[in-house]
Amino acid sequence: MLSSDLTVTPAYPLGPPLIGALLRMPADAVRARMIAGLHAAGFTDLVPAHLAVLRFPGPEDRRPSEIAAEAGMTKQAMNYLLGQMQQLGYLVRDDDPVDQRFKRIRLTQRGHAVARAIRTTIAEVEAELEEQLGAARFDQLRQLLIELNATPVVRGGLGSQAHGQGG
Amino acid sequence: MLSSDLTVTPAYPLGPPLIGALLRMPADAVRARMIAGLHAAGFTDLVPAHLAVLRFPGPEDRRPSEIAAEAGMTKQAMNYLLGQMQQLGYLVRDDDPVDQRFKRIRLTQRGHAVARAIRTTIAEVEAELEEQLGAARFDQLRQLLIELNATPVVRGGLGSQAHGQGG
DNA sequence: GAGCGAGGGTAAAGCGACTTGACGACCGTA
DNA sequence: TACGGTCGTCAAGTCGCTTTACCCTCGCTC
Repeated sequence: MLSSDLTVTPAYPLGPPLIGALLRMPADAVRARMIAGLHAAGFTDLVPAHLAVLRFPGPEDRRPSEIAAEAGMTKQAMNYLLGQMQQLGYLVRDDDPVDQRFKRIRLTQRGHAVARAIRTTIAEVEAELEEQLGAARFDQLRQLLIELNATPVVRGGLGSQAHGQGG
Repeated sequence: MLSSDLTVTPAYPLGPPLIGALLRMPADAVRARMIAGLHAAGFTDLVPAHLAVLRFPGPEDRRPSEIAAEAGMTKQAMNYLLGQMQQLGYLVRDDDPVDQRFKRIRLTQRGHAVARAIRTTIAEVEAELEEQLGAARFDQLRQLLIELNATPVVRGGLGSQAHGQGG
């Protein structure tokens, strides 16, 4: 490495790390861990975009539009991802038995295996964090994040159109 | 495959909100607020992708590759964004006075105004959160996030295959 | 029943953010 | 002065997502 004595890092007016960076960096890290975990578990045909399908409650027994809204994308984009994952054998799009307009996403065996792999990875990450921060502080952090997610800043921040309930 | 079970399956095996969702949702919300704040401040020609340039320490007096690595993208992609922002009058790419191989990003007046607008928005968000959670709990949250960002999970989580840290 | 509006799912075209690949410019070292 | 090693840049291609448009089904009204 050259850069020699040019390492002058003058005092930027920004100062301390801001809430945006503090939230973004661990979120990205966890996301990367999820992808790495999926690949390590043998699901090498999944790419980061597919996480939009697999996020929080999971797609099981839910409708494409619903998942799309919570992922913050159009139903067409979500449907594209669903088509990919169906072709890869992770899920099927069943007709809703009650209302024929709707579809219901059903995970296959392989799809459930993916969901389990994700939960395993997350549990792994949480265990590491619990070890790093200590159980008490980690629980504290999780509780504060739950409270944070309940604030209007988070609940209403994404949906200026105000229909995304952000599950 | 017409499944006859009309019973809804409310109890997902996922259970409580996991650390991934707990971090991702507020991070996305803050990101959306930053864009909205920039647009409200009159910088309507900036798109979410430009935030990669403006994130944490800011691009002032730094090198394109450096910013790219921290943003987790290739230098070509970063250079593309820098070119856009230069054309829009937010920054210039100066030659490094010491080493002619390097470039140094310099914010223009307009660029500094953008940086100020971002800081204003972040301060706004932080003030709202402080009001929602209370000053004590918000400080607690920020402190815990700082500790979280210091863990190997975040600091080295991305570098399983690559060496680019942060992102 | 038949007609109408509304909403969900799907298909096709286009855009934009980002990647891979290749190349000239420049520095440190020998 | 010739040689690796980077940095920044140009060009081409990929992929995720949006926009636009269409078809189908349901609830409502007649």
